[in-house]
Amino acid sequence: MPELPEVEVIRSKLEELVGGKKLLTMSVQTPKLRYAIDTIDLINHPQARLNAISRHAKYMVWHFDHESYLLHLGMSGRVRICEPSEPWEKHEHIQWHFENTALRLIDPRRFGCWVQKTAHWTHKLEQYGPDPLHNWNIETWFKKHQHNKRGIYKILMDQHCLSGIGNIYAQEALFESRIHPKRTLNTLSLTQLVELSHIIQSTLKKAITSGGTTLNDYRQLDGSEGYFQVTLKVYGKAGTPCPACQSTLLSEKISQRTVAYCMHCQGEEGSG
DNA sequence: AAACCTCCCTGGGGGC
DNA sequence: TGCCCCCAGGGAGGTT
Repeated sequence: MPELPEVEVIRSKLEELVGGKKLLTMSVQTPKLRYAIDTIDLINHPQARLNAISRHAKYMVWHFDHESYLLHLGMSGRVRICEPSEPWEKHEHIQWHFENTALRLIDPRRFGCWVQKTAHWTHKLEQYGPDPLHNWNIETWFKKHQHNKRGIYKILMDQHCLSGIGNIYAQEALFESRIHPKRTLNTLSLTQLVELSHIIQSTLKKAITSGGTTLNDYRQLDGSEGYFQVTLKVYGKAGTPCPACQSTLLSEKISQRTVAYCMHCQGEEGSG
């Protein structure tokens, strides 16, 4: 399930591969994923050049000459290199045929999307919080959210508060920081928050250099798995011993998400 | 306004 | 074997 690190790994590989290349054709096999798939206007703008690919939260932004498109991988999306004439396989939805290579989007659970970056989408993305690796000033951020009554887990998961964190990295970072998922910001000291922010940043960076986390569907462009999963400490591990203190890891539903944590290491909700 | 709930979709796993 | 149900996940959009 692609979160910030997985999207970043794919983005940089894609940019290396097709950045600066012309798009010859685009084929759509499935009319709609989360939203209707937008096709690039190659009739009025033939051979549109892909100038760059950037990332905004968990979205990739493909910057063509005349317009930009957003690619979101949802929870099971991935991109693979293919031969342009290969028959479509199950769960393949889009093919981009560039001058030097062809790419396909595979997304079994169809939570992803490919849409033109209209004013509507630009506005949506502007509402998002800072990127943990780029423009996250923890003091400003704390001042802005200190009266938020929700627990820290929900805040980290809310893209309007902070961009790019999903269920895996939220749980891992809170465990490393020894903070209970339901602690509110006003019970945490600035020192604790600074430490949390550093742990989030180092966890994300480590995951990027490891090629991302592979659970079920995530693969790098060449089909190889990321290998950050070997270092996961609590995600999906409820019922097994805590790697730090050996007490049994618990799990709880927060916002309809299963969150694993250690009662002993991460303490009580609201305790300091 | 902030916080919560619902829905989209499919594969995999457990129970019967 | 096969059927059914539940679960996983992000985020838009609706409701309280």
